[in-house]
Amino acid sequence: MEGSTKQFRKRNAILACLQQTHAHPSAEMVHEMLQKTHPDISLATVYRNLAWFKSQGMIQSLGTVNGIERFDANTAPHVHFVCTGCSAVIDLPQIAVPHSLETDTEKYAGCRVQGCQLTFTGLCGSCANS
Amino acid sequence: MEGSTKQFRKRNAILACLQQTHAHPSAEMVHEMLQKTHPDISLATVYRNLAWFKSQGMIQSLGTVNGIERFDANTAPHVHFVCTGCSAVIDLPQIAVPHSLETDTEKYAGCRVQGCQLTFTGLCGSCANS
DNA sequence: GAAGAAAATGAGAATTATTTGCATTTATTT
DNA sequence: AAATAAATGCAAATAATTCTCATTTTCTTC
Repeated sequence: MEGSTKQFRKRNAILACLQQTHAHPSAEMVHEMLQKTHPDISLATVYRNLAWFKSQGMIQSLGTVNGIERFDANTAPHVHFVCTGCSAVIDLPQIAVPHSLETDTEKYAGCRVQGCQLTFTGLCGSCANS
Repeated sequence: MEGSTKQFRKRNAILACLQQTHAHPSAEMVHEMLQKTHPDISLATVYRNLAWFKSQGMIQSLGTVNGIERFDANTAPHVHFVCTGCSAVIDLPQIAVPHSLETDTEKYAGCRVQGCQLTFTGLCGSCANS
């Protein structure tokens, strides 16, 4: 089924694109990046496949930055920094949210935690120096 | 200017509405909640004033939940839990993000951190038991 | 390898949350 | 009270995303 032979699927190109960038792109950014190698992929297909990958847990959404949804092929929990100047998103794989915060959350909110997202905002190096 | 005498301003009603709820409402939810006491406030005014309060740092946005922006009159940094079942947002004022994570972020990303948002997702008590 | 079934795609229309223009109302200043 | 400034309602405009449907591509089965 999945690891089939004929890989003409544009789906693969979309996933590969996400995996090869650290830009945490939006659907339009993915579409843009694919123009060079796959100029015949429509924006609708990018949206469709991103939604599908997300539903399969193969990618994650970072939520919206300036009203635009951003995606990340790295599904491992990790921290992000979002620049309010240029909307860049930076990974911080070195930093981990203490597990105690999760158990405390379940305790205080009486809920079952399934995911966690820590996002710092501010100015990236470039934007801070300009 | 601000603390003027005639407080007919619907703006006040909108802020008060946000301050009196823990629902982290969207613009439409605010508009809905105000129908009872201020049925003549238009949705555009709600949007406009929420944007204005945000620009003044008087309220904060939690970002979007299911594509809809949610607001919080509590501007103090605090953790949120978002239920993926019913889209409820719960405050967790008891929980604090260790400050070391912020300094580490600045170190690794070479950036200036100005804000931080920790959001746990999962199922709230009600949704977990159904 | 061909026929039929299933999945994926493109193009553009539809949807929906949000924003905006503009005329009117309300508040503030003089 | 007149003049100025700010806020509002309404409807139209935007813009990101989703959906419809006809067509193409891939997979299955013979």
